Amino acid sequence: MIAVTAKTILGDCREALQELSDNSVDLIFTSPPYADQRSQTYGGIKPDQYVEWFTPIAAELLRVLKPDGTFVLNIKEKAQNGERHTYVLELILAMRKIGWLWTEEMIWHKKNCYPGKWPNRFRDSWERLLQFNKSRHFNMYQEEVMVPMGSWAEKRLQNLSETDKIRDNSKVGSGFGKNISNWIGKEKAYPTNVLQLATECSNKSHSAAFPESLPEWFIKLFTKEGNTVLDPFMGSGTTLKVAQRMKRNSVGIDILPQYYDMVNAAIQPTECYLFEKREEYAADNKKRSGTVRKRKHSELPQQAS
Amino acid sequence: MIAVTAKTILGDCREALQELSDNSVDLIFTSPPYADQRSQTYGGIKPDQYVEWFTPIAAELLRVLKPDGTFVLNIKEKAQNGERHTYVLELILAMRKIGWLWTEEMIWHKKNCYPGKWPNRFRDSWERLLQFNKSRHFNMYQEEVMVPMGSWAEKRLQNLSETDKIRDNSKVGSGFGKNISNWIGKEKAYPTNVLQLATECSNKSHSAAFPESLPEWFIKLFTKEGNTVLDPFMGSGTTLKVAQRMKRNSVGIDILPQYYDMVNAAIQPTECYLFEKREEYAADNKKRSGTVRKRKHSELPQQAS
DNA sequence: GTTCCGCATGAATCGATAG
DNA sequence: ACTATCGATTCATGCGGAA
Repeated sequence: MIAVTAKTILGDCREALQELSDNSVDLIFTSPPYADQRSQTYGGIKPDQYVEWFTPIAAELLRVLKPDGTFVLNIKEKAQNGERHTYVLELILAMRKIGWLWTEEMIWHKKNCYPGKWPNRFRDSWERLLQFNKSRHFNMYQEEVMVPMGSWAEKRLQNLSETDKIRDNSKVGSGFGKNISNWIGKEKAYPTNVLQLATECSNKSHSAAFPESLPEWFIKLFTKEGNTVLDPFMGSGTTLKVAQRMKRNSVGIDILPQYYDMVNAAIQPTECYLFEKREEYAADNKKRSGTVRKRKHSELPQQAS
Repeated sequence: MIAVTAKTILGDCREALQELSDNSVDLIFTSPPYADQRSQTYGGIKPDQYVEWFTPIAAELLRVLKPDGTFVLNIKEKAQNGERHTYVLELILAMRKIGWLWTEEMIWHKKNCYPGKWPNRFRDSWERLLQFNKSRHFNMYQEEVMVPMGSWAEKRLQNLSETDKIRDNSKVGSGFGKNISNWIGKEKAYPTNVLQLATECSNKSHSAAFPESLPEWFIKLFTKEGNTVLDPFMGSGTTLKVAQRMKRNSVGIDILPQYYDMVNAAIQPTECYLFEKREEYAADNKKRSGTVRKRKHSELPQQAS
């Protein structure tokens, strides 16, 4: 039995982060408000001011992260005046100047991206997952995210959406083909730096910025049970919810009271022994006091070994 | 009848590009030697000197491109000393300073990427496809690259067995793919900015940097028959080969004599009238045998339309 | 209890219109 | 000229109700 805590802080993360100790966090996973987006809820940062706004926050995050911890930043620049804006590129350069190491850039390929048609560009179906580190020797538990591949072709086809199958069939040399034979016999393979996940909108009260499987993947990869995960822009609290389910301590910060209240209601922000889903947790509340209950099969996404 | 020409130039593209007229090229598609790769060519550019080396080339490319043309740059920064190097980010900023518009960044997702394992990162399965333009109004023929729509084709496929799908996938352009092509035109969707192509290893004699389907996609998207395609780092000539097959004029430059000779031998770098399918071409060969002229080295392909 | 069909809904972007 | 707002465009997914 591992006791995990979930802590929520209401406030601007530029100040709220000062509450956290140096070298106290194992993983920072966050998706800050994109420039000019969510102007109703957040300030709606101007693209030209984005680097200036985020850099001091990045400095605080550098302070609170453990030397062997990792910072994963989910972000995408917007198209403006016919061009992609450069603030994300400039942010990477600015963060290196204050001491961050830009270890890797992974791609989140969103299978169901926003529709639309324009004369000069196609739909944007990917976002950046920028990995920053404090030192070159950080914790990475690669085995935790290995993907199964016994009888690889069938598994691969199963995991693909119907759309993917259609499109792959219409292309030449699209990844199926003769190389399949190279994989048969292996049980598991390490993933690559491209993640293919759909955006899910399971949460009706709030449009989830990212699916639970996204923070889950990074929590598995960069932390162990009992470690601490931080999301300085927690929003609806997806990162915290997943961290708690995976028995990691979590800290979430948001400037908006409605998100703060929503997350508090959802995750029971005190020390707890939480393995149930929310509904079961509520229904089972009185019984929970001392006992660790069995977890239902559906609660944890199967790694399918 | 459309006459297309293929021109090859042996030399350093910094000088060779001066042979080309202003505003004479419709599409530039190239994959330059990555930093520290191909060390025998261009002296093996050091990452720290990459921007300085490439910027004058980018300036020449800006000059030769038509105002409504497009420049697609396939590039990926290497990992060095535990970090992703920043020269690609800096190159984008530098190119904007000399007048290029950074219209879009597309992702080439290489489904069967190079194997390997490292303690601090996963296999790199994507590369950048940076789209630059000279003006905000450029030619883009989106209908040429439409893909089958998911929900519609799903119904057609669901009755096929998994083995059918797998087996047919391993064949190129046969049977099943033919059926799919019949569906195209009934229900199609525009693609997104993520391209999923496998690296193909069809030709064993040389390793191409990219599969033919990559330049093919961009040639379809940004040019029409009779237009001119330029690859200033042609290497084994994949871009030129595809351009010629698609009835576009092409210009290729390489600094290595062995590549220059190889491409010359492969693509028949003279003016030719290549518009029929191969079978028709062969059957019709004697009729045209005298019409293939030799072209002067400095002659630029004539523009049709 | 399945399967199928219809429908709402997105971290969007452009071009036109209005101040 | 420069900025704010609005309508039009578009498609993968998951849900609910119906057969």
